[in-house]
Amino acid sequence: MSVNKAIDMQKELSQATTLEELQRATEAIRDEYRVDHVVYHWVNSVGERFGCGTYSTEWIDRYLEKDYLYNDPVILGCFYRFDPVNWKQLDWSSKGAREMLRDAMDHGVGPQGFSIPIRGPKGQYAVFTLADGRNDQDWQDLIEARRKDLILVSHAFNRKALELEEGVFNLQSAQLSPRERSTLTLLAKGNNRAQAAKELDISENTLRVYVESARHKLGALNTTHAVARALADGQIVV
Amino acid sequence: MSVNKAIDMQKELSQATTLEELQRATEAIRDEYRVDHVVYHWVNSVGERFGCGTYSTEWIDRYLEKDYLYNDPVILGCFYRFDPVNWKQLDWSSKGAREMLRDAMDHGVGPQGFSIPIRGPKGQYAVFTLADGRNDQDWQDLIEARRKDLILVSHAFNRKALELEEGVFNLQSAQLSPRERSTLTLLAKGNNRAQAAKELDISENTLRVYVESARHKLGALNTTHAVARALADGQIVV
DNA sequence: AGGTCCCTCACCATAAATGGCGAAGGAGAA
DNA sequence: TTCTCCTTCGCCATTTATGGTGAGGGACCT
Repeated sequence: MSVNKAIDMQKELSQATTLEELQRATEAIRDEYRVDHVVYHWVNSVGERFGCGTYSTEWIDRYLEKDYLYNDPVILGCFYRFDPVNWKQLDWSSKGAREMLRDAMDHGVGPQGFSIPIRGPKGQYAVFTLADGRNDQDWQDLIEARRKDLILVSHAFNRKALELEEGVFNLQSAQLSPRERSTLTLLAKGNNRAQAAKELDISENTLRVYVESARHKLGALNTTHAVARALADGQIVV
Repeated sequence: MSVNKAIDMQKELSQATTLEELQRATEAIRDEYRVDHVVYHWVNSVGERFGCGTYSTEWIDRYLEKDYLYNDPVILGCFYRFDPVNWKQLDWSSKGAREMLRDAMDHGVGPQGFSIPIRGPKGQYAVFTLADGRNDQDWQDLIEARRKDLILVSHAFNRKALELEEGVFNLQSAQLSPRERSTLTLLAKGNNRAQAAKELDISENTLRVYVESARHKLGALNTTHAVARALADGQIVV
């Protein structure tokens, strides 16, 4: 596939407005790259999944039923990586992983695979995958040749998914004041209120006011919750 | 700059082995793209900054001294975005932001800028920026033509930075067990111990064991600290 | 000039978290 | 098989956090 075709594909993608069109895009990418499967899936904060691709419904059901998500070396491996990864580079040594791979191959998935980790705001984590049955060398050649295209395509894909799930992601909470941020930061670093107050050179009572106001702004039920939200919001950094 | 040059640049980048070489890479990119400044900076999990680029030391010192980090619309705006952003699209309406921009321009930075958010494992967040003084139309043209190159270059850059900071970043804190993760997740969501225990259908005493063991694994001083670390590690998501 | 938000401090009773200790069955790895 | 780690539970004294309310001075915006 030429660079121009990769660009065309991204244009096509950018016009998608529904999940169904994203679904069709995975099929187009599969055909264009001449691989068995193309899959995008996004694991969100509450363990729900948003995805589409060319896997058979049987395999998807199987995957969900067996709760492979938390044993899948692809998901786990990509989570700690920045670069795309060839499935063969992953750690398949655990029992659950080998079992899953066998199961996948029985469903026409693999053994070759190339998965690209994608990360978005607020800890979004998604994986874009190509899977195929060809031999090691052919697979290597294909991936090396298309690596950069694939990265761009996967990002275009994720961008679309983010757009479609906009509602989930655009919830901005109130801005914390500098003192509130400092307070939560110190608490997030393990200080108790007395220590944090001393650090900021204010009374513990004053510090408590900041914690309370931060809690209310963030809609948090307690200090730990407030710290978690402030972190997730990026309002503080630990 | 041709696509081939973009590829060359990535090859060059991939050979860098020190921070100084990354520094020189920003200069090379600046010259190649004919812009005033190229900057990469990464705000890491302990609030430290790792960055390099072509900004003057005066401006960097000023930036740090005035604590612009938390008022910088570029940093904040990119944090909530997936796509690269032109500075003109950002919200400069706050007083602090306008002040910063004026200050930046006094130091030869801006008013045009193009910043690419980059995210890596464990909530890594970095920004790759091009800044320049040319007019809106010229800037727009440059960015549109080079957008895809820049995304790839910025990723190659970040990949290198991750490699160089491996020590900092690969400090894998001990893996939490599933129960420990669930426990911390529930606490991070604002549950108190009684509620979390009920949710997991275990006794509060048992739950406490998970909190304690998680605390010890994470080297945390209290529950809030543990939750903050687990979040920063990406071991839990809220 | 008045409103809003930020920073600062105080008091008090109650609810919740903490720090250790001990114990036992089960799964998985070496 | 032995050993480690996970999961589950119990107890107790002590420290800490929480939820309200009240109040004054200062900065900034309209």
